Amino acid sequence: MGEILKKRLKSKRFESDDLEVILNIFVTSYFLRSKHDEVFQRYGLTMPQYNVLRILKGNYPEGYSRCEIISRMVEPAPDVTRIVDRLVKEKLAERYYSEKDKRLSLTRITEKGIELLNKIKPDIDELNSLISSKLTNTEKKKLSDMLEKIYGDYVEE
Amino acid sequence: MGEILKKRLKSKRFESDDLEVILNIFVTSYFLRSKHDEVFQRYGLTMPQYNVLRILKGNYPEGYSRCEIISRMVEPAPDVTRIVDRLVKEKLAERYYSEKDKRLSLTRITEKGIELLNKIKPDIDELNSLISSKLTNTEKKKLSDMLEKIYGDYVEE
DNA sequence: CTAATTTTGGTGTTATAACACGGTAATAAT
DNA sequence: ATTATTACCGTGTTATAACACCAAAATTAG
Repeated sequence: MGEILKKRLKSKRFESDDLEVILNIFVTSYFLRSKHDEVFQRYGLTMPQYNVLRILKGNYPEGYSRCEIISRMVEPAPDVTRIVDRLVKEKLAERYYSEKDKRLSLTRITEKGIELLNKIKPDIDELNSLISSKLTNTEKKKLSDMLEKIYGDYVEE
Repeated sequence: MGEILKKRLKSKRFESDDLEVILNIFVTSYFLRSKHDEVFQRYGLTMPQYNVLRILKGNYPEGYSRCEIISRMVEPAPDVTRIVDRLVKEKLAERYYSEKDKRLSLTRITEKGIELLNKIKPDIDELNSLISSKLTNTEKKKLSDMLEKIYGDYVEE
């Protein structure tokens, strides 16, 4: 039990089952993230940049404000302004301003941004199918359920 | 199903179960990591610094070389040299040199480093017990098993 | 209606991470 | 033995992240 984690961390034992679970979550997340990073890099994107594009695509052709983007990010980054700056520079996104609330600077994805996401999609889909190759549908559901139990109490309304 | 993840990412739906699993892994990892970061910060440490100290403690009073540290890290960092630099500066670790292989620069944890880890331990233990409060022993085992299935093929001997 | 408070973006600074390179030692090949 | 190759560590540079602060606009309170 836990032999794979032990091998991965070259560790003899873990203090508790709780720690083992947490380390496994970290290791798996790092593993998947690295695989994703490889793909993004091939297309000149970073993980946060990709995430912002994906979020913006969800509200195309409208956009989102800085705060709305942050609240939708997998890893909420305080530095969204500059992440968007880089996307704008590459013409993958563009800024416009709200009439109603002049504080808001809204960002929307461009055609070029959408095209880039479409180009990346097959690679990401193939990567994600790794899950199906390892877990049954029942297991996938059970896995998601358990993970949601762990962080669920802390999700805001 | 998946309601908690949807709420967290303010998303209406996900393209596939595979994506849902992956996002849940990322979100849970980020959640747990943030909680850990809070603790580390109270003690003036960063996550990678803590990780290196934890690894070095595993071979106290001997040390490890740079490569050995990297291979044991949850998130292998190329920049271990400078992470160790900072630990040495704070006298939490110290360098010494191998006689046998003069290329090797070995690092070991100091007494002060061990004491710091012991001071942090209760806070981390309490945090980790979050897992026990959410999952049964059977679930914990099943969760670890499934995660190990996902990355297991990629662990080197 | 005015003043205080809150929310929102942006910016300056510092610290850290990522990447590539170079030097030195060990190992393998000739 | 001598050379070539590989392994290991450190460093310089660039890019990004984290943190705190500031200005402007909206909201709330009096």
